Amino acid sequence: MDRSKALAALSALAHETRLDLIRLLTPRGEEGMAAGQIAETLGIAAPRLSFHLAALEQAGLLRSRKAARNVFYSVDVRAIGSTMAYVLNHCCCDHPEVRAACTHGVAGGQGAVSSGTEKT
Amino acid sequence: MDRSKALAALSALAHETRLDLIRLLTPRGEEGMAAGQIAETLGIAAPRLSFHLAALEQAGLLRSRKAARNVFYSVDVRAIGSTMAYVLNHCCCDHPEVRAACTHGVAGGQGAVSSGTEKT
DNA sequence: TCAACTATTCAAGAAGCCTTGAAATGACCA
DNA sequence: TGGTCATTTCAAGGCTTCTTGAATAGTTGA
Repeated sequence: MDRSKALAALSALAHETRLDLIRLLTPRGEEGMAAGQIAETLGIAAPRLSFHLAALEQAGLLRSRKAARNVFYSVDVRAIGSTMAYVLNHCCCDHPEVRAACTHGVAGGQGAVSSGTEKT
Repeated sequence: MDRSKALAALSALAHETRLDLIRLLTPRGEEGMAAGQIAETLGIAAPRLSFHLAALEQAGLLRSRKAARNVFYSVDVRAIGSTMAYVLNHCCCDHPEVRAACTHGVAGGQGAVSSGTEKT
């Protein structure tokens, strides 16, 4: 993961619809989901979906696979991890508190991270 | 960290100059660095710097503190950690491989993550 | 081949972001 | 008080991104 790739990935993630896409597709694993089904689930127009899927794919965060008439999209989980790792290592200089906040976010919840006023 | 905050933070990070700012300021810790010195170090014009500093501060990633004529900016490392945690937990559903890529990015290098062709 | 279906591409317009120079604000010192 | 320094605000312009409807391309089954 070089600088420009990380920047492209961050830019791709910095959009509500695309964050929704990642959230929707991640649990589906390698199988992914057909474009039409995604559009229906998220309630967005086909060209708009296509635009955002292309943005994520170009940033390397999504993969696509054709099957008959459908195109299945799935998340490249490694690319997302690499993007996180890039920010952690190259931008935050592996700062221990950043890493702790990142790593402990799961089990303990993020309350330990930003002093108690968390909403989800 | 709620959805809109995470989105604002990601948008703020998704810019080359602002990533440079985070990288420059993180090692300086709480003390931070004066705006003028930042501008000189990065070689960017004052209004442009002010614009990006404001963007990062509004996103909650930077803090500012006045001292005489200077304004010192420092990174809120917890906010960055929370942003990472948000993506991990709420967008990637705490996917084990994403977390592994994120967590192991340090010691082992990212080679384990994106198959060997790493450049920094 | 034709019709139906799935998905992408195109073009246009709206909206937002970024950069720049000029002007303004606020703090310090002689 | 007046001058200087540090920083922010303002306004303008250019550039990019996003959304939308219309058109296009590829696939399937009758």
